[in-house]
Amino acid sequence: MEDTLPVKRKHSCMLLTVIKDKIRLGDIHRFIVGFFTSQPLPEWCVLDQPEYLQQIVLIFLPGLDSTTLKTLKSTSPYLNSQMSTTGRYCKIDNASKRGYLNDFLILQEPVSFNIPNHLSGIDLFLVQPEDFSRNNYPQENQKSYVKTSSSGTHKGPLGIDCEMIKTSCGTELARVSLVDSKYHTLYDEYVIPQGEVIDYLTKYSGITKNHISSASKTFSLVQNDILNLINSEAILCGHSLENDLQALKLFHKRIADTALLFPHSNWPSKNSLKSLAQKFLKKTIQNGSHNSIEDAITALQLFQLKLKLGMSFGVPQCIYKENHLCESLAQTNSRTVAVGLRIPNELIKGNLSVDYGGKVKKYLISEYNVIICEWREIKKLGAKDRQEDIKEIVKKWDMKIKKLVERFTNTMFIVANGEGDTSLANHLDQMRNEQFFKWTIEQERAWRQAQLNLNQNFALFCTPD
DNA sequence: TCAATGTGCTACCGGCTCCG
DNA sequence: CGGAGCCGGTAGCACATTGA
Repeated sequence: MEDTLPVKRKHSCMLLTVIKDKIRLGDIHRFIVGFFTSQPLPEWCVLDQPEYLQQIVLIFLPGLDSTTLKTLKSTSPYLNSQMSTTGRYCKIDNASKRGYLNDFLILQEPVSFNIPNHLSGIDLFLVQPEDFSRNNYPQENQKSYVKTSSSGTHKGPLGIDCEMIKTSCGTELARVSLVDSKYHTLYDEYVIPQGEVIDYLTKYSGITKNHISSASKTFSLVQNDILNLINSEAILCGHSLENDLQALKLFHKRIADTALLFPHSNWPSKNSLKSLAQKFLKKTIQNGSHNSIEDAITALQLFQLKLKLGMSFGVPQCIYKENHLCESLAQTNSRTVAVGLRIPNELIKGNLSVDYGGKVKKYLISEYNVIICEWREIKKLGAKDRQEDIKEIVKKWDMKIKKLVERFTNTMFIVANGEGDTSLANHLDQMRNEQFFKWTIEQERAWRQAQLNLNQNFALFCTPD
């Protein structure tokens, strides 16, 4: 077993000192990426003798909060000794609802509004070609789709909206509305469905049986009309245009989508057209049911407002792009290990198995610069009779971590809980809601403590002494 | 050798928010 | 209202490991 352990320089006296009271999991992410990409280290830490640091092992212990860990001092002497070492222990502030592992792995950085050099004027506001597939817009030469051409009559910005109904063939196009830049209706037509109507979705589409029974055009005729109206150079504007263009089976390259121009702060969630109209146009729409003329005009007005006030208008200050730790490290020569391997046993042995579609390959732990594992024993416990179980688990973890830290040289171990005991807190929360009028003071105390402990997150930075 | 335990994976569920 | 997509949580399964 010893033979398989990584052979490294014996000396390892690097020490990471935390000089900030509270950090976030994202800060640890930045530290790791920064270190392996030779960028300046974040301001919250000081690393002595960084030349000795070759490998970082992260051990997440979800369910164990710092208060519980401190009360188990005799059970977990090693971790507690690390906690009392000033500069190696840090509180973690973990406010996101995405789950701690996502918080750690996926770093959200504010999106900068760097304007691409090759774009200017109105093109800045349009969906870029590389974003077509990401947002499910029909793509050029897609099978059974048609494409706008230079023979279309209208070149100016156009607002479009479609309504759908449910038929025996699935969801079918029922109404298409097109307006010009002065909000004049260019086209407004109901479509004869191919299947038998199951639901007119009147509440949402505004379509009734009368509309459909008086419809005179088939889908292909309507599609043809639209092709005759829209020049390939026209800007087509709408809200969540992918739905409309898919329904029309139409490819058009110059599109402006208000769902993207006015992004939701909680991306990838989208703002509704109704909320955008209320917020930016002080206009109430979709009161009762949808009207595609009104929706098309509203989308066009929002687009025109955006053109007038600039790219940053209507964009929340806190829009983020996501950087995955593995992707960031893959750009360097560092290799990462996915979360949740058969660790710690394989880690102790010094090798690990990676399953490539049924073919298991063995790798030496030393081949990796960053190793991430998650020990889930506490998280898996039921809600009852857990105190003794937790004690046993923490005792076992403490010994394993001590053994690992001593065994690996030139390696920094970051031990963090990630999140507190959510299963206990959720259980008590549910009980409190159900038995609110029979709830005792003791139960209330336990509930408060559980809620409090949820935020007692910690990170320990361990290297051999 | 075999039962108990540990581990990784996946399917499923519910909640949320959009669309029609 | 249902469908879709996304997310987090969880239960259960199959297999590996451990220890008597």
